[in-house]
Amino acid sequence: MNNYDTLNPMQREAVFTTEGPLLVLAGAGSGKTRALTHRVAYLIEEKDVKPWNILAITFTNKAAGEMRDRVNSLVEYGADSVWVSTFHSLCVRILRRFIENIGYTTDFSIYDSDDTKTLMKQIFKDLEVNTKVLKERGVLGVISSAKNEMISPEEFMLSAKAEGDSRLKRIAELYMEYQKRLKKNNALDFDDLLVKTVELFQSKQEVLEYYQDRFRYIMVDEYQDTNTVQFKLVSLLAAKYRNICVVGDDDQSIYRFRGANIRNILSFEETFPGAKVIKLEQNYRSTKMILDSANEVIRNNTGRKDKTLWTENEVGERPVFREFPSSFEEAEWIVRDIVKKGGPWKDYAILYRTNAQSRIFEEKCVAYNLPYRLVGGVNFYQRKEIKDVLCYLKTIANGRDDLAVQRIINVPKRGIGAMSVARVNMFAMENDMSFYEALERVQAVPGIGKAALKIGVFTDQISEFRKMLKEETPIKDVIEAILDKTGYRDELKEEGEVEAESRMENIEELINKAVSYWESAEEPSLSAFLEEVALVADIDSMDESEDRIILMTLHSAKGLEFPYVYLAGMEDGLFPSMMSLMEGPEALEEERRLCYVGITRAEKRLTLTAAKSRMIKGQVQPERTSRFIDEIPDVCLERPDQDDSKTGWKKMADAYRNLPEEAGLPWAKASGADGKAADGHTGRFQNRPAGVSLFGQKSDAYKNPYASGTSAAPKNTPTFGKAFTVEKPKSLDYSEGDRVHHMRFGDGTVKSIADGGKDFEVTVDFDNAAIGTRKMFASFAKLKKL
DNA sequence: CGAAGTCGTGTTTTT
DNA sequence: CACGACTTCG
Repeated sequence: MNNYDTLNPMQREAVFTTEGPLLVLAGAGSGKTRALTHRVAYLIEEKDVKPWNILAITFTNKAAGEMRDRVNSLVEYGADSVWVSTFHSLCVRILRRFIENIGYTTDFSIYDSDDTKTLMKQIFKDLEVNTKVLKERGVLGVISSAKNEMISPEEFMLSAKAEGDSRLKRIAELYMEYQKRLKKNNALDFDDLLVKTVELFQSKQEVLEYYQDRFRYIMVDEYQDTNTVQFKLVSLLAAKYRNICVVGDDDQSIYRFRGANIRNILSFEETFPGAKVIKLEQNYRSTKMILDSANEVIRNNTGRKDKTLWTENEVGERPVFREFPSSFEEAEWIVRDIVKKGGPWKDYAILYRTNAQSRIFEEKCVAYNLPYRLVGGVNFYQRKEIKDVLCYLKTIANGRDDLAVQRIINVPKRGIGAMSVARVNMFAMENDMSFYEALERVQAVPGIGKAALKIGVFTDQISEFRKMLKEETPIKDVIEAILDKTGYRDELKEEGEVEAESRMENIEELINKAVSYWESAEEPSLSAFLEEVALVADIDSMDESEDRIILMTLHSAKGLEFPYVYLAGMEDGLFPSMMSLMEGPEALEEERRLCYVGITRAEKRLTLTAAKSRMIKGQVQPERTSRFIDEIPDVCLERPDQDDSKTGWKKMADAYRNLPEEAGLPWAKASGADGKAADGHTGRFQNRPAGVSLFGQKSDAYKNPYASGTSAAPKNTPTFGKAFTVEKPKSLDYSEGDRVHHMRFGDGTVKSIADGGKDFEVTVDFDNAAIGTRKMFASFAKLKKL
């Protein structure tokens, strides 16, 4: 029996509210996983719900595993039968069973982003797409968004035609062709896993009913990051019993770029009338200082669910902000600081906005002999050697996956070149068969010549491997056979010393996974192994017991916590990213949520760092401190780089420590006084002496573009470096009403020109609606009259 | 057919 | 800068 008294009243209410729709708004560190696991236990032990009638959907496999473990330790028996999985693996499980209803076979392949790019590239070639106009990645992005919104190729085409947009029409054609080829290859991409499951439910009522009865109690974690298809999936499943409990925090919604729809959580109560709402606002993770910093940053966002996190934890140290001349010093200092403070190393995390930043930290860790674990970057399963082996396995499992076959047909080198592949491909298309089928009938391929022999050897090998599979040979042995019989291992050995070594190690690692899969799976099969492998995120393999510091992106860090956190690269243009600055307020708010996520990872101490210059695309760029730093109130932020004894911040901070709980934040009112900029960003420039640039040069031009309220600060434009010396142009060659061209924003019409003393302030109405109307300084903007 | 070299392009974040 | 795609040469 469990002691539910250890939960706080709100958590308890979330646990005891088992029937009907329930929204749990759970702030960072508020013990939501604890509430969720206890809820599962409560359903089983007190409500006599059968474990197999419970479905819990988490965001990552890692979270799923943890949840399963925790439920296991709470419940005496039956926890194994609870379905805990991610959206994607849930869908795969369903599709493996019922996908034949919608015209695929159960041994379908799952294409990752590399695979889909290869496929799209072929389509571009075959349909003669001008790569100057459209890019594979861009088109795939549009298709992915369409799928997330459940827009079919046909619907996409219809609306493209309705809009009369020829570019969209072209994309629609590509979308159609893309789906056609996926189907021909018996393959699904990541988005298809969700879309096809919904399609299955909508076309086969009995399948839907089966799962509705199966999943009488549904829980969805990280609900703020669900997209439209996922929402549809959940609503379909929950439609019959309506026992749906979603847990999330709108302030931690950080996946808009992949279709996450924040409205799913903001309008839950409208979608599920009668829904109960419970807020978990007590934070058990962080110190007061850290929590208040986070609260102060996030309150700059608009349209949030009203809630304020509080904690009974100690006040703690002020978060520290440090600036360095370059990213080298930044990394050097952080790593040395960690070494100086000492282990256990797993208490430390270095978080950053982009994967590109990781490298320098890796180097410094190596230099100082600090054990580290890098999460993210190139996924293990995306490495060449791993993909090679996996494509062999895919070919063996699903002969219709042309992409997989084509990848490995000449790996290792068999003397089957591009020409031969093209001939076989032509033959396959003419006769409406798969690439592999054509290989098996290679004699019939016109003009194939002596390559036929080599192809024969290849297909013989594959059928040999297939035979092994039929005889239920463990996957490990199949992989070993592939490595030996095809000469893959030999070729790797000849290739080179160090490189080949690490590749072989990776393959060994894959073999290890195959073994552990084979031993643990109930009904092991090659397809199931491949899908398991296709759906892992890098974070899933993070081993908490390793005593190493963790390097990862802010996105990967969601859901984790560390005693000591370093947030590196706090620079405008990097974090918030340039893209978000260009895009506008909504994107910026998402960046701010990401910042909130980052700050709230820290339990005891938070250190924020920035570089004053950074190498971007091979060029050193001056960097400006992130606006998010300015949003953290001075009493919460120590800046050793600045002499803060003069300003009295220390005194204020000390006073703050002794404030009674209900007194609130002493600075809360002051922040409104300097007014909010158009993007909702509170301008707190008083922290830095006016007119002094980061490089110690006096410059009004420097602060102007930010003070003007332009949401897009043109900091990283190539012209910026010279901006310090740029003088006000004597006159401009354009005037109000003229058409002008901007190197990045495109064409537009000049709305007004104001003499700003040192420079002209030009307001331009850009044709691109996404950019809209912008104010800019003439000397920066370099507008060209058209 | 394959290897080495040149050119160009690009950077958010990920299941 | 750093990677990948494409070209040229052997």
